[in-house]
Amino acid sequence: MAKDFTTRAEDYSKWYNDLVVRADLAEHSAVRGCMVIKPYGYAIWEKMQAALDKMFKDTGHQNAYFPLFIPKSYLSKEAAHVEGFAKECAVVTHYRLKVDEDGKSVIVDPEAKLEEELIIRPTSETIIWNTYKNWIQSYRDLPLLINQWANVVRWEMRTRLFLRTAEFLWQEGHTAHATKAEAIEEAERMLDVYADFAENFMAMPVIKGVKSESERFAGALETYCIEALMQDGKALQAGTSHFLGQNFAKAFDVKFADTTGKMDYVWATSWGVSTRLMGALVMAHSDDNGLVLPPKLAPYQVVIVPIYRGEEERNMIADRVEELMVELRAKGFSVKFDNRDTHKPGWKFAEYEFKGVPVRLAIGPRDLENGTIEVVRRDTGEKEILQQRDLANKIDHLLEHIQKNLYQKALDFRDNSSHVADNYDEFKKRIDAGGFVYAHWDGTPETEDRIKNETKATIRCIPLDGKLEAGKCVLTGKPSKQRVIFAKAY
RNA sequence: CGGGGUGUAGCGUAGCCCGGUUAUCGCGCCUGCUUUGGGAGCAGGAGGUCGCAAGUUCGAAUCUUGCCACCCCGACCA
Repeated sequence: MAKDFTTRAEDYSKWYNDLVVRADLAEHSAVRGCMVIKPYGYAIWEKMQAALDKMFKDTGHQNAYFPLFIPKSYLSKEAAHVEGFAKECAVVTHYRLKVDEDGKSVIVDPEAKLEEELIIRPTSETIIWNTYKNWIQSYRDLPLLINQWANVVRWEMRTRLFLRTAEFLWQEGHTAHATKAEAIEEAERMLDVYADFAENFMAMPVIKGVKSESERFAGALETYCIEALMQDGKALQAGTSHFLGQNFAKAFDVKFADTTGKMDYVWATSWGVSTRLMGALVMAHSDDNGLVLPPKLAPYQVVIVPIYRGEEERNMIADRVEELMVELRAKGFSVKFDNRDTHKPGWKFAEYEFKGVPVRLAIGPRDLENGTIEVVRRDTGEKEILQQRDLANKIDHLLEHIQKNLYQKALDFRDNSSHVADNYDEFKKRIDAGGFVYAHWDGTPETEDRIKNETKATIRCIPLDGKLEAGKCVLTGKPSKQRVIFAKAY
């Protein structure tokens, strides 16, 4: 891993500018803060979507879709929530343009001012809860388990490609339950789903925890999160799940009759992951030669590069490759055969390494003669010559192996970058060096704030599986029951 | 909105301090031949409002003034 490559998200974005995501669509800075997801990048997102969507359905959820526009008055119903998002909302004030008197420029038609402004959703809690109000009357309507795939807009003062774009794609789950316990269970279940996805699909180890009060979602009673460590030693929040209590139900007056006929407000959760996960994927595994994709999320798991001299050889190899592809596809692998004559083999090798394709097969006249094929794995760069027979099974094992290896590598990295700190000097040193620092904290926002100002480290989470252990706050020396995780974060 | 920086071909850049032929180089692109088991070589070619505007000057990429855009750091945040 090279420092110049992995130190900053911006560095990645430069490397992947033509590959995955680019933000330089327009000269307009607000639009630049958005992103253009190119086809290969979008294919990765689609793989993520498919895997997550299945997991949501498997846990009883359904998809639905709600409006992009939120009437301003909806937003004003949940005070803490509004305060959390007010500073970053795009507002629609007019509904019509017209050509100016000069006949050239287009202007906003002042006649077309909206009675009530519309907010472009920064998240959909308010519009969804306003809808749920009409959907929920009795305990028989509960639980209501709905997910939405959508875009949202947050008018950030500063954007970072992948990690904080003005517009991003995400999914947001919004559920309603009859009891508090059930809602908490749901929030925790979805956190588990996210952790499962991160670890088993993205090959990225995560720590499950809850946020401190000051890092909590606006309007939530508890924010659960998964935190991952990037190769540059910075932490990244990869997903969140919120227990919202009855705050939104009260704000939007969503009541239900329980089995005894008594009326009560429903209990709510919301949870989401975004295209930020693409940034996480890039930063968790990439190396100097480009992306490294886990087989489960790679748009192509296998690429086949022919090596030939002249049309005759090219055709003979293509015939053999077609047979191999039938075999590989029967096993369910996504295989690409790059038979373009416009690029040389060496060029293609570099190209597919850059794109992170897990396994590359090369086949030339020698292989045709010997019944062999060259196999190169992206994660280690190891190259071997295999017999063509039974190829699909060999590839099957290899892909599985790569998936596991990527996870193990990332896990080892995180373990080696995680330390405990028992006094403030040691703490500062550890924070500067990067990685997770486990330290005691007195539980106050003031202490958290001071540490943030002095070291730039924030509490990433209070780990759920952290063992109880009496100790003293690393800053104030006041008593603490459990270590929390500090790190510099994106 | 504060602090710093940068604008020259699709991308990356030299030239600017000290004004002077036809604006430099690399990548990429196009054509031809030779190549093809790790990003090919040679030859030829196309591509430029030097961010914009005004000024100084015989002459401005270069000096002056104003404006604009973008990047980085900070506040904000998934």
